[in-house]
Amino acid sequence: MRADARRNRDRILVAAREAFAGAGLAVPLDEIAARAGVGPGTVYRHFPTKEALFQAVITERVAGLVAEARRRATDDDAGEAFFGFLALLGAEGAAKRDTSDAMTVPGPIIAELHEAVGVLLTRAQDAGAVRPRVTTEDLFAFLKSLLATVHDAGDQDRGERLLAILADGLRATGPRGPAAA
Amino acid sequence: MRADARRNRDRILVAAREAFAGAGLAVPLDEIAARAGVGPGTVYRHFPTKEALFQAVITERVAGLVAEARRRATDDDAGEAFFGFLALLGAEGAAKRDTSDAMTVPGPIIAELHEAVGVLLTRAQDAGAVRPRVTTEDLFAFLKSLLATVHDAGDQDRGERLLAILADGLRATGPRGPAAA
DNA sequence: GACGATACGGAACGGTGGCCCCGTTTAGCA
DNA sequence: TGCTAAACGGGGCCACCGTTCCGTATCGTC
Repeated sequence: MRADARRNRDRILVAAREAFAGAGLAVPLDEIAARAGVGPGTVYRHFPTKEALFQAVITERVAGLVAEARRRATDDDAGEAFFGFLALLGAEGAAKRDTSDAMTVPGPIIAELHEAVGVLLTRAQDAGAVRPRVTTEDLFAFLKSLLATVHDAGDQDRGERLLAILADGLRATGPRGPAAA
Repeated sequence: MRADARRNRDRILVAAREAFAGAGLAVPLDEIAARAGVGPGTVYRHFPTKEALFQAVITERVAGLVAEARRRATDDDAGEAFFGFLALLGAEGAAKRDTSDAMTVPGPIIAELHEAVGVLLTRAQDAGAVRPRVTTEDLFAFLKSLLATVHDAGDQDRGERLLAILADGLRATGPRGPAAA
């Protein structure tokens, strides 16, 4: 690969990371190109579609989350492992707008994330720390909404409040009240 | 007003109700026109913008919700009044895609809804049924996303589970566990 | 039945955004 | 330094959508 090609590819990835983080998947490809100082044609030389570029960007980032989730899969406290990871996801989502978009796009890395989080969720449920009858898909659907809201609010306090609602809602094991088993 | 004009206006409103309910604000105006059996120009003869048409559609529907919220404002059980209304909103959102879009568009009827729900929320908080430090804006910002998710899932069970998580999360008054005051 | 005002409808406009083409530039090698 | 393949880049195509324009049809009245 020619040196200038590699340089431009790297620039495009850096620009895409920033642009997606700021505005999510909705950012126009031309803006990414402009930010990278190249033409749109050059972007398409390196990535066949906008979707492929997005995959490339989130793959490297989500890989770290997957690793962390797997690490926690053997923690003694299954509840803490799950909720700690949830907090991590929340922080990620508050900082980067594309986290929300990433939650539900199809692709290998997201499949891995779903699977790894599924393990944490199941363990937490078996330990009685999370309500039963909630699936991994439920969780990610909820997260997609939550993370988009959290980021768009731009208000850190609101983000923390919403995450607390989700966490406590997941903890609740009965329909209501402190009397549950 | 000429008879044909009135007839078309009614047809447009009916078509818009159905189209917005099915696909939300994103539905193309041309499709609404086609569904009503008129041209796009005719739609614009009756409503200055797509936004105005949307307002007309949601105003009649949200007015019912506002009335219901106000009715509940004097219920003895402030918690039940609030959560019952939340369930109502959830059902509405699951059935009609535009409920989500309506939550945050500017306009008089939505301002009324915010205010009426704000009363329910405050009363429920004062009664200790809902965690403090949650604002009406928090609630609606989040509902906008969540209702869209609930509708798009198309799965009634999932929708109920997601709403249950939200409701229980709002109920929780302490950081964790059944030991809270 | 004819006429004027009103309403109709669809073609056309302007803007946006993903994606491609191709004339031009440049890297890398001999 | 000269040459060729690779890469560049931005103008342009296409599809979509909100909105407008205007020639035509229709209503309702005289």
